[in-house]
Parts: sequence; structure tokens; C-alpha cells
Amino acid sequence: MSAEQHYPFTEIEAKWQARWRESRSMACDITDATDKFYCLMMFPYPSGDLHVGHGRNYIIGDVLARYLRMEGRNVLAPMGWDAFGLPAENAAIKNNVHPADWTTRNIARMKRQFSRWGIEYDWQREVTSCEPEYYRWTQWLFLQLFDAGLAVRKQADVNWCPSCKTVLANEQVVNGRCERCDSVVEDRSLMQWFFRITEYADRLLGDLDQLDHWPERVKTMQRNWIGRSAGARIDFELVSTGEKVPVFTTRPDTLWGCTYMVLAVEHPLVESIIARSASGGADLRAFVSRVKRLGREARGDAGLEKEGIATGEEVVNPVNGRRIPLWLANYVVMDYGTGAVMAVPAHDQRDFEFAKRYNLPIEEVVAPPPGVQGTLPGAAWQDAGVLVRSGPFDGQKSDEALPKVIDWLREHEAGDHTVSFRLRDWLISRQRYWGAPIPIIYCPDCGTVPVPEKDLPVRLPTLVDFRPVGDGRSPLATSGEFLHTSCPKCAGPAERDTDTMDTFVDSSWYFLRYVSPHDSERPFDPAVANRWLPVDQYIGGVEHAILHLMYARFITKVLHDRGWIAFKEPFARLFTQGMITKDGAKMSKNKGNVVPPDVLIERFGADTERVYTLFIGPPEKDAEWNDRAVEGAYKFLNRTWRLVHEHLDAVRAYAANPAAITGVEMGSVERGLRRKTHSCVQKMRRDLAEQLHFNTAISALMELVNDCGEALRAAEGAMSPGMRLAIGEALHHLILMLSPMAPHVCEELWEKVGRPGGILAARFPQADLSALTVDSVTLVVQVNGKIRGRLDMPAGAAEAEVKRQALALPAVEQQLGGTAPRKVFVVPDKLVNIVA
RNA sequence: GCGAGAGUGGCGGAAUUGGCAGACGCCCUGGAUUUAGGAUCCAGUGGGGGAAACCUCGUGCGGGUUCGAGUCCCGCCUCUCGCACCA
Repeated sequence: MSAEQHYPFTEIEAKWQARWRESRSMACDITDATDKFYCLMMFPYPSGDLHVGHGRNYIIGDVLARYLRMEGRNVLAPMGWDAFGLPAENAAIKNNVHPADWTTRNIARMKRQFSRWGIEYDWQREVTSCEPEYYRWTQWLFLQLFDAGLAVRKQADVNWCPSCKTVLANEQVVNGRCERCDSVVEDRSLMQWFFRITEYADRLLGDLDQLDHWPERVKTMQRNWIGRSAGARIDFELVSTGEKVPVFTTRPDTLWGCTYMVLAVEHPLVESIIARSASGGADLRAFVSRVKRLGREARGDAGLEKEGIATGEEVVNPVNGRRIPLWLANYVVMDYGTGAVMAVPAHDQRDFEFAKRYNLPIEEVVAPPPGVQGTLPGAAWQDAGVLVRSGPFDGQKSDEALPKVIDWLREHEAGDHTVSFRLRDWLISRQRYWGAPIPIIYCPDCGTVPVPEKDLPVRLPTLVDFRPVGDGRSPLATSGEFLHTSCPKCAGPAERDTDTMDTFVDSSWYFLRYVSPHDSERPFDPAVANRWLPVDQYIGGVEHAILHLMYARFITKVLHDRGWIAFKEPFARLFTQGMITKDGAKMSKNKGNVVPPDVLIERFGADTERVYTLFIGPPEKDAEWNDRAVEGAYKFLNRTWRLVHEHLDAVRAYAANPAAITGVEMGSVERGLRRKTHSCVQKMRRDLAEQLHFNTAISALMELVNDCGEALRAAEGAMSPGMRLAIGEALHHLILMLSPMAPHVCEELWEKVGRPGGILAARFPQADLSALTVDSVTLVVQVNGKIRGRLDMPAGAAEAEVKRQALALPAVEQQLGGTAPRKVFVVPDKLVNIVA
């Protein structure tokens, strides 16, 4: 490749990146919220080098921010670092450096990387979650929840990752394995802090309906995760002791068909049942420990064979006083409902299989419609039907009787409406070093005492040995200086909580900090936050569909309830970009399929990578990286560069006086080009702002470049004044429209055109509809839906006129073989359909 | 099983939302230029038929609505993702 055959991207990119840096091109005037647009990208873990797959997220955000700037919006585009947490810590341990140093180094590297991509942020607003200036307010947030009774400490069986040596939130356990290291998760019983997100379950679910601009997929995932089931609590009575045993069911209408009850092995009654057992309970005890040993992974498997054991005890069905046997089984879990299930084998498949295996009675109480095979021989009838053998409800439709059964239970004080959620409380304690310390002090006299706000931050000590201890204690417990303190209440000797917070706490509120990143008095300025939030456009990976996005919504609602902010949802619009794969797999160092951007940028320039990344496919879908196709983007930029240089005078002439174009005489070629230019502008607005369809936006610009070439060829080298201006306009608009996507090359071209000052000072072109009118259009004539010819018609004629002319045209009659057309449709634009 | 989304050339993907299917790009073929290669430019590029103008079939499968369906309706099939002994 010789120098004159491609544009000098290396120089150009260095030049403009330096200028943007110096001019702080993305600095936002936060005091002015008119026409504001908060454009936020999920902040990254500073965990190492970025590859082209990461680039997609940030390039999309950068293009949007640049475009909106050109539209005159006041854009807030900040960036920060999710710098606490396991990945940073693990890498630091592996490389034998302190997490803080490792993190700082990576942040510097990644900032350089952003800059090389031409991605600009308002770096004045940078936040880093591992700095005391930030985590001070994460601790403040903890105190807010503590004060609201939403942060509670309890002994709990928790998910313990033996490899990471820490507790995991439910959300971080996937199929019984640690989300990060894939180790099988164990159960441990520890004292842990929880955020009571379940208090907000109903609101987190209900408010999803207001999030019109969130992907349906993400909302569905959140709905599933919250897992709301409406039903009833029904109190059965244990015959031996008279204790109440509540069950949860979504089908109280089938209550008369209940023939036994099943408890989870973790159920609190199990111990006393074993103690009372006539046989000494050895068999029961063996069953319980065997099921417990199975572990979470095996028990979560729906294919697990249903096993159980009779306790020898009985419970009473409140609705008919009937005594039924009480069993323990491996298919009932303590996590959901009450850990006790009323078994209706005739109308629940699991109960059915269990009853078959252990020869328990199966009694049909919901009759299927006539002619339909109901329960038996192979499966339970789980649909609605007519109730039979159901006392006062006989003959009623089961779905209609359902609420009435609950009413009956309420009247007889044997149950009530209730709602069960799959969502668990958010466990936030971590026995790890690299996180925000939990601001709590334990005093022998005063108990659990929150650290007073004025004493924040509780600083993370610089430990020599920060590695996990592994016995359930945090590394912080090994620092006497950190551990021993005095009680804020009684000043007596006391100890600090030595756990740190889950990093999802850090990221649950960072979008608020950007509005006042240097405020040392408050986490954020509520007045400014209320003007700038919710975030107008949030962009990130779908892998955060549940964890981060649910926690951020929860924290927003808590802060709303505490009067800090006026809004209830943090992110008005959410866009989840697809992954970029290589060789069919996610890029990772292990697989050796990472495409590093540096080589690409050296060879083709950052603009080429940006354009290719945007052009690769619909941004919400996964896409396969294709090294060869990158060259298509490169060719396009080179062609643009050459074309503008060949017609610099024309572009300058247009730019000097854009209004002149309307007064110039033009032939059909020139007018056709103008029409294409302006319909391209229209398409661009829709594609960029409304739909984020960058792939079609770029193909439209490619078409415009092709159209320019075609128009020039059609003019056969004769540059009439009209042609000059039409080309000038097309290229002028092209530069501007392309600039959000390929900012370096467009800034350079823009400067050459004679309008120094930078793209960000230029406006995105407006479509001029008057430029779209033409003298005549070719109408496609369909007869009975088949294309039968083409007719030239005057353009701009009223529909009726076009119709009249179409009817009168001999060509139409000829097409119809002499018969008069029965009906003529004129479709907007240029299609006529005639019905014979 | 429940929920969401998708199925269009050799490939990635378009289709102004019911109006000329395959835009744009990649691959491939031919031509121009070049000592050559590269780069660039031009032309072609869904299947079948034809020298050609054109004809014909064609958007996972089967029906339907309509002058007209990739798009709407009914019934299937396949794939991707999420959830799942959730009572």
C-alpha cells in the first residue's frame, strides 16, 4: 500500500484526539439542564486490556453522544470504574501486586485505549468506586438502608464458594456453581448482612410495566427472577401437637383433593418430628442427611427422581377435617413458599409421580370437560375444570371457585390470600479484602452500632496480606488496628464488622454520583440529580439484565422513599448490545480468539474499526467478527476521503452559501442526487436517535457515496453550476452525518472544507423536503397484483389526478386487453395497482 | 414445561411497517489500468429457462385474509436466550 492510496489516518487520529483532549470536547455544563441528555454506558471493571468486543458498547455510546451534541442537546457522557471486587482482587493475587496498584495501572491503560478509539468522555466527572471519596458514600448508602430497617443481619445458610472463599448472592450462583470460577457452591451458616430487596418485590415487578423503552427480554428476565405467584396460605394442623403447619399453594381450589402433605428436609418441624418418632427416627435422620448432602446443584435438577419417607405423623385438612399422612421428600425446597406443600396428586404432576411411587391415594376433584381424559393413567389433570367431591363448591368452575375457597378459609381462620416470591433478600457481606468495609461496630454493651456519618469513610486498611482467610473470616479480621475500635455510643472497646460489601452495592448508585462527583458533603446534589435523571439512555451488556439492573432499581426506589430523589426508576431507556464473537465463541484469552484493537488501528485506523463495529449487524444482536469484512469499512472511508478531495471546491462553494442551491437550475440527475441526499438525512435521524440502527445508517451513507459516483458519471464530467452545488451539498452533508461514527476523518475533512472550529460546533443537517420534489416519477403498474408495466407520471399530482390519468392511459387499457379497469389503487410514492 | 426473540442468497444482513424481495457490505467472476503484484475504477453475482428483451419459481412448513403477504390471521417445525421439582 502506498501512501497516496489511503488517507493518512495515523496523523489525523493523533491530531484530533489531542485537540479533543485539550478542548475537553465532551465537558458538560451540568448547571444547564435544558435539552439535557444523560447518555450512560455501564462502567467497566478495570481488569485489563479491552478487545474489539468491549469496544462495541463504548463506540455505540460515543456515536450517540456525538450525534446528540450535533443536534444541540446538552449531553452528559461520563465514565468511571467499577474498581472493587473479585476479578480485580484475583488478578492482583495472581500477579503479586496490591489490588490498588493493579487497578490504577489498568485504569490508565484503559483510558488510553478509549482515547485511541476516539471515544470521548467528560473525564472531569470520572468516578472510581475503590477510592475513599466514592466508597464513603457507598457506606453512607448502607447506613440509609440500615436506618430504614432494610439492612439486617441474620444467621443464614449461605452460598459459599470454596475457591473464591467467600459468600455469594443467590444471583451469583448459576446451576449450583459460582458464577465467576465455576466451583460447586457449598452451604454454610454464617452471620451475614442482607438488604431486604424482597420488601420491594411487588414494586420492582409492577414498575417494569412503565419501562416502555427497555428490551422485552430484560423485563421478562426480571419478572422471572422476581417470580411472583399469587395464591393462598393454608394452615393444616399437626395431630400430635396441635401446631399449625402453613402451606403455600396457587391452587386452593384443589384443596379437597389433598391426600398427603410433604415437608422440605430443612423444615423447622423436622427435628421435633424425628425426636418423637416411635422408631427412634434413625431412618428419618438418614434420609434428611442424605438429601442435604446432595447439595444445591443436584436438588435443582428437575430430572432428579422423587424420593420421600413417611414421618408416621398426620396433619388435618382444615376444610374437611380429614387426617392425611405427613411425608418428607427431596422435591420440596425450604427456599420457596413455606417449605411445606399440600399434595394433590390428581392435579399436580409432581405430586402425581410421588403418589404413584409410594402408593398414596389419588383423588380427582377437578373434572375435565366432557370427552377429555382427565387424571390417570399417566398424568395429572392440571388445567381448570368443574369441581367435584369438594363439599360446598361442588359443580363450580375451578377457576371461579378459587377466590371463594380463599374467602372460606379466611372466614374459618384457616388461611388467607398470600403472594410468594422467588426473589430472595440480597446478601451483601463478602469475606474479602477488596471492597467497601461495612460501616458497623459491635459493642459488647450497645450491640450493633452503625458508624456515625461524620466518621465516614471507614477506610480500607492497606494490608500486607489481603488474601482470603478461608475459615469464614474476612482478611480484615487479621488487622488488629482495623478490628479494634471504640463504640460510638459508649466509647467502650468494640470491634468493627470485618466484611466488605458486594461490589454490586458500589454499582447500584454510581449513576447518581456523576452529577456531583466531587461533592464532599453529600453523595450527590438532589436538585441536580432530579434535573438530570433518570438516565435518558443506558447502554450495556445483557449479562447485567438481572443483577446490576435489579439492584440499581431497588436502590433508586429506596432513595426515593427516603426523600433523596423524586424519580422511581433510574434508567428511562435501556439498550443491551449484543456480543461480538470470534470463531463462534465469546472472545477470551483462554480461547485465544481475542481480536486486539491495536493491530487493527495501526493497519486501518480507529475510524475503520468504529465503522466496521457499527456496520457488523444490528447492535442488539450478537455478531461474528470478520477480519476481511473490516476492509469494506476501510474502503468506504477511503472512497469518501478521495471523493471529497476531488470535489473540495464544490463542497466549499456549497458551504459558503447553502441557500444558493435553491436558486440554481438543475436537471434530473442533479435533482435526483439532491433527493437522495435529503432522504439519507431523514433516514439517518431515525436510525441514529430513535432506533440505534447504526448498521443501516452506515449502509445509507455508503449508498450516498455510490450515488455521488453515479451522478458524476451520468454528468459525464460536465460540471454544471447545479451539479457542482448538488455534489457539494451531498458531500457536505455526508461529512456531517458520518462524523459521529468516524469522527477523526470527518473533523479533518470538515476543516479542509473551510469551516474550522470542529465538528462538535457543527449542526447535523436538516432534511429539506422541497429538495425531494421531481417532475415525474415512474409508476409501477400492477394488474391484479402482477407487475404489468411502467408508466411515467407527473410527480406531486394529487392521488385522484394520478388515478384519473391512469384510467385514461391507453397503455393501461392495453395491459387489460381492452377492458376498462374496475378499480385503481394508487399507493403513496410510486405504485399503481389496477383491478380488472 | 413456562416466558421472550428469531428463521430471507455462498456469508453478515436490508426492506420507509401490507406495495418492484435480496439495499449495503463480504466472498466470487469478468473487464479497465499496471512490467507485475497490490490498490483503484467499471460490470456481473437467489434458483431454473432464454442469444436477448423477458418468462418463471423463490423469504422454515401447511392453510387463510387481500387486487397485492417476508410483513397480517390460524395451525405446525426448527433454532437462540432466560426461568424452572416454585407447590
